[in-house]
Amino acid sequence: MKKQKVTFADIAAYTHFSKTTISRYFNNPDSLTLENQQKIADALVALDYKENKVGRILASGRTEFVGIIIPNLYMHYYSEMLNQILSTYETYGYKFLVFAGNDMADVERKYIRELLAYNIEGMIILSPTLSSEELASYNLPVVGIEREDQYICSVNTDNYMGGMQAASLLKKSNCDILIHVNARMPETTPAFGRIQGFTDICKENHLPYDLTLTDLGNTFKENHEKIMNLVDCWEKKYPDKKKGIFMPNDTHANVLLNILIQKYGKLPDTYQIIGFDNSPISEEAVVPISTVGQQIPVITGEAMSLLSSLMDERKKRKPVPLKEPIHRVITPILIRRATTK
Amino acid sequence: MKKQKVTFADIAAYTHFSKTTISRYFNNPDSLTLENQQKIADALVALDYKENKVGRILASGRTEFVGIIIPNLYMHYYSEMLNQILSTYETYGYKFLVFAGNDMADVERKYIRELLAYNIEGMIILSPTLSSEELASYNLPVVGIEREDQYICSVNTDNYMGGMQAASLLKKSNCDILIHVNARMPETTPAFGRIQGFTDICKENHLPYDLTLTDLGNTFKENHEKIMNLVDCWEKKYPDKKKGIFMPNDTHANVLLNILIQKYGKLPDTYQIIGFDNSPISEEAVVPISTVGQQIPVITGEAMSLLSSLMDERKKRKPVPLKEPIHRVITPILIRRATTK
DNA sequence: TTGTAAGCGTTATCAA
DNA sequence: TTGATAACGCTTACAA
Repeated sequence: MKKQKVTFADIAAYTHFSKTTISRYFNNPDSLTLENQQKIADALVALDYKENKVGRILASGRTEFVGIIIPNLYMHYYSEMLNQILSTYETYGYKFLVFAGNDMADVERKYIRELLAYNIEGMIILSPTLSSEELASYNLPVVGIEREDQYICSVNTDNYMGGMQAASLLKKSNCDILIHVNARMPETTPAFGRIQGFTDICKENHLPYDLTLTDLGNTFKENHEKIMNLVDCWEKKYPDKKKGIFMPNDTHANVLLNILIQKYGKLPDTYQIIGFDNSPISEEAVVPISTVGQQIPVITGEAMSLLSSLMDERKKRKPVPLKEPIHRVITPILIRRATTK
Repeated sequence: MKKQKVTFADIAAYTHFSKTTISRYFNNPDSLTLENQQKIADALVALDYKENKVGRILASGRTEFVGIIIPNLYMHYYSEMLNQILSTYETYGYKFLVFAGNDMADVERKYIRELLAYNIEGMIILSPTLSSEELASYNLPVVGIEREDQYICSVNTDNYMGGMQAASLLKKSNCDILIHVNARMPETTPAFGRIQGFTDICKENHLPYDLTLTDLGNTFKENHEKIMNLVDCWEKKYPDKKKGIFMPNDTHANVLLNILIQKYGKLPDTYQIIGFDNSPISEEAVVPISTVGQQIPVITGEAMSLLSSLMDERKKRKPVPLKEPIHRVITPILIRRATTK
């Protein structure tokens, strides 16, 4: 059984048209008579033609490839992002070449080189590793998601708003002290806005607050241990006070919740917890966790729509480069569950 | 600023070699003198050459692309699989074109057509949607993971062993009744082996057992409701008995655990729970869940090694097609945590 | 060890 | 509305 591939040349020979006409059938069918369109359509079936995009890419330069660099798929947040990005295929038709960088700058550079070798038309970067300045230097449409974005276009959650939402909710539940745990990060990171939104609400309302900026580690074990220490610390510092705790994400909020339940047999009334992301764990926890929900499908939809317009612009004969990167901001949605109020 | 691309022709002109020699520099450098290698190396730097793989693909037919079809990334099991598959890039160099089929056969067929148009060299299929017979008909190296695999190569967890491990553990914890919950599935599905392994151990040891084959739904809400009903049912059927429950995966095991804790304030001594997969939730639950752990990195490593050898065979001048599909089986690892014994 | 020339399967440019 | 011909960037006989 031969797997000889059917090409435009074969179709041309079969139909007595030229290769050009066959190409036109695919790219600009209206320029053929209906009759001839039909003839070619029949030939395609008769010969069992399968399209080959490689020739097309070579000739036209258009790959319909978009490169994705994510930090990892271990965190549910990123896998849901990827899931939603992949699903935009139905709308935009771009195929995705996916790499997980695992926070190694040189590895990510290598991946980008590889992506460029395949003439990708654009990139979506979720990884924070490479600076936006470096990313911009590749001269390719790039959209960043929830990462530093000074020199590139981006789509981010409105972190400032998220911080305000969290603080406001904890305020309503009459906490004596509002605590926000987060990693120490540069001010250019979108998540930094969370800290600001949180503290601004506290200050405005003259609420006592405590900013715990510390690294919680990369494994469950580390998380558990560090958060255990934080609990000890808070209980010494704020005995008998009602503590409202805004955790940096739902995974960590869940660890905190479990520590408290293991310690007290239930979530004590003196603790209120709110997470960030609205990832599945927040719903699946023993006590469903209140959270500031990121609208991931909206974020990825905006990212692709933005990237798509950048890529379209670039295909024009005289592309007009952006003067300023475009930044889109998506409002988070507060989700109240059982760990608050 | 021109973005004229540097090609082999430019390098050839610059170095006064032919394009062929430049090509050889990349593909068979030993056939050049060291001196000439150096000359070309210098030229690459001087001209800032960036490789273009599209031309190479067209000329050689080798794309280094592998297509992946997963059901979704919503389930942690699949995202971890994808994560591990992506990481094999470092070993094998294949790039992955990823599609999420979401259980729609026609959509998956469309994706496969698209993949074939890019001349992918092989496919890894995690989705159960299309029959292995249909997949085999594409005449392309295919490896299935944990799915029906009569006509294709595959890598699966030893589900029979997993079922035995679970039943044995529950036996050791002196349960009065062993219960296994799972979906109703065809016998050709690898997971069917779990049911057999479980029941075989029960029969051998004359342990009373209860097979609950039922669909638990696709959302957390549905899961929760259905498992709640199961609990009611078991408590009526087996009051005062020590129940050992083997759930179909860790997510469902966690739902069961939380229902029991919400009901009794803790996991009662009359319940033992064991999950399947060893996904993060099993570790992160309030009471860490015992589970039959799938060795995902081993599975994906075997899958790529198998696929890679199939693809290599196919590139040979006279490929020898397999007479029988190869099936590799990976032993699961029992992980004992706090929900048993 | 190096070069010539003919592809690979499309699309783009002109011309008819 | 259609066709001839030249790209696109690289690989691969075959020749030297």
